Amino acid sequence: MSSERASGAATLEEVAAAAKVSLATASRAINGSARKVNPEYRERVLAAARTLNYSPNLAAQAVAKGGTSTVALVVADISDPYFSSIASGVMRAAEERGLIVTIGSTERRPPRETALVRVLRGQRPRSIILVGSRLAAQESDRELGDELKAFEKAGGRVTMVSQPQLPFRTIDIRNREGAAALAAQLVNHGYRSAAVLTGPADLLTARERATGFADAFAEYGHPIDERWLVPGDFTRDGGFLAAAELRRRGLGEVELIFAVNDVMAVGAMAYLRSTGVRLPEDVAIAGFDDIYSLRDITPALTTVSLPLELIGRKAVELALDDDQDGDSRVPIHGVPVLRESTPLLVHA
Amino acid sequence: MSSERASGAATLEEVAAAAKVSLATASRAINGSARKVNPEYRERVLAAARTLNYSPNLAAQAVAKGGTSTVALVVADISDPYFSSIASGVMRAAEERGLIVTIGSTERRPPRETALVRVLRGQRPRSIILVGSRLAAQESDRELGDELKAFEKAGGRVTMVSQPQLPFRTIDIRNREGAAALAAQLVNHGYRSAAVLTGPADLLTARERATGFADAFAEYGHPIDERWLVPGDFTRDGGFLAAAELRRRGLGEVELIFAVNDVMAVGAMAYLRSTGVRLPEDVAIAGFDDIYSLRDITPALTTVSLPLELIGRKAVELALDDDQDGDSRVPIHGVPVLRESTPLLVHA
DNA sequence: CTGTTAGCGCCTTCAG
DNA sequence: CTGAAGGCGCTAACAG
Repeated sequence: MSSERASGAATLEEVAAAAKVSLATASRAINGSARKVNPEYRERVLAAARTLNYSPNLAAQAVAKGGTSTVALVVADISDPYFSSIASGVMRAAEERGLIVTIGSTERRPPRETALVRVLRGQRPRSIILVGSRLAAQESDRELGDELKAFEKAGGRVTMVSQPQLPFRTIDIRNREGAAALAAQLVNHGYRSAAVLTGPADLLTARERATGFADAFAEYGHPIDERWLVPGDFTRDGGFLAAAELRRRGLGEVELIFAVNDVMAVGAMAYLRSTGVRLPEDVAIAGFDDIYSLRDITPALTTVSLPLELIGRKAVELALDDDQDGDSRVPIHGVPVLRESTPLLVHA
Repeated sequence: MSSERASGAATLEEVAAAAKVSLATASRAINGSARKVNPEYRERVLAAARTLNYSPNLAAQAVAKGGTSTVALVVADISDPYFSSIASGVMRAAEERGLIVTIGSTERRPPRETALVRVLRGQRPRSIILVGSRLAAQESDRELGDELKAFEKAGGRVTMVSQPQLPFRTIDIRNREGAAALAAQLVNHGYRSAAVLTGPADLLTARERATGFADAFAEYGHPIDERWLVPGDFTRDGGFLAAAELRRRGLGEVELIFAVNDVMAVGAMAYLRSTGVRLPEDVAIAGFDDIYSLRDITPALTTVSLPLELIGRKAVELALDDDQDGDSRVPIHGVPVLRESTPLLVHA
């Protein structure tokens, strides 16, 4: 029937032909800079584009211009509310700037992080944003760092949301301070003995929170016995299991349990409750993050509130602003929020 | 010092030069199909690529091959656990197939949906997957449908996770049946009077769940008075406010409240609790979705369980499998899960 | 198997 | 302001 190809999108050339102008003019009318093309031509081109349902081929533009308008986001697990909240902020900020976001999930496996970056790099994104705790083992970061450096050398930008462990721009979440501030407030509330569900030993975020809390608690005169530091996964189930282990070790004297994130706290609460422990009467509990969808659990969870969405926004700002050192840091401070799960403790 | 350009990634041509082979050979060694290149050359090329930190330019490949290995995902709100769970499934399935996923959020604004598709289309993804309820107003879908059709005509694939409202492949979540099944079980549990927090009137998903439940409940002999159907947003706050409105209308005789999704149910619970209503003693409550991170709320929430991750996987399968009609449907059935929030009701 | 040569779709000088 | 032509990085015939 018509001369349209059965498959394949309309091309700029076809649009130009339909509008009876040159390819160059069509290009200028559609994607070129401001009013530089005769209004009449412009109209014709736009009309042709519309009827042909033209959609500019971003890949072609990218190779022609030598650059994309894409940002790549790498998270550990998109179904975890911590990451999805940050992702939400990243996406909003990106969209405001007309950027497309490409996303990858490491599923909490460090090697996948490097593999992902390797692939994403091929996209030539303006920036690669890595969200997620670094590990203590520097070794695993070696390859990743190399890959990232190569990306930077080629003109890309790297932004990390985690620990300023690698030499890139980073949103530095002050876990240690946040946990310490929480400890301070809880001591003020009368707590004297605490247990800490520390999370994975090699996860920096977990470690900073755990030691930040424990150190502060000790500093205020209540050192935490090592047997009350129980490790586990950084997940709900990790919290559940850790609580079980804690109980096995006997938690008779423990007044308060600090889980290094909210999700773990919730898991711990589920376990404790299942064994008849009353919360917060028998034991108080606190988390970290202040996950939005968890604000309605009972008892309301004391935690350290982090501006997750904002962190996402800041990450893209940091990634895209020119006047930034290649390794500048933006500190983010969490604020302790005391709720029902840690009532005032009056000692007899 | 060296001849490396200060900026810009290494190019295949540079790799070829460094390895002293032709561009074509380098291409074949790195991205070409199987063993067709002399092992020695291959080694040289790979070595050169490594030292130059070469990363294939995906955009260029896309232009040359006339196709990408990307899938575009459009969700209403990535920070909502419902969507992030589905997104997780999509990403996993995509990664298994070596696909990169690009993601966009409509922020629950229908017009943005069309705008997003328009942009994403430029990427020439293999498929565009739209996740989120359709609206009742056909009108808003008109433009979107056109855009999507154009995308398909150009060889792309469209997959929807929602209602089979538009003529594309769709994962059809049987909300109506799920809600009806829940109603049946609750009637068996002794419930005779229910209120429904119906969500937004124009959101099909909400509507199907609400009427599915109400119709079934009526069918079993317990029609629901219209004043106990209270609308609201599809969010936690929507549930909170709807519960408040419900209470205003007097919920004395209501034994059970069905919120059309878990998040709303949680909001409603928060409100009720804040006014001294005991759950589930004073009133039972149920939701829909079975959001993972909400499984530990108290009392444990009765709901209709949906395999969210699986839905995401199926969406990419449906999108990519060739032996599928352009408008095939895959039904997904939710299963009612009764928990503490709806105890057996024994009438005096 | 290898190298040469066209393009892919688009942008961008560069002359008219 | 417009059109012709070259080039972006890579793949895919096509000859050697």
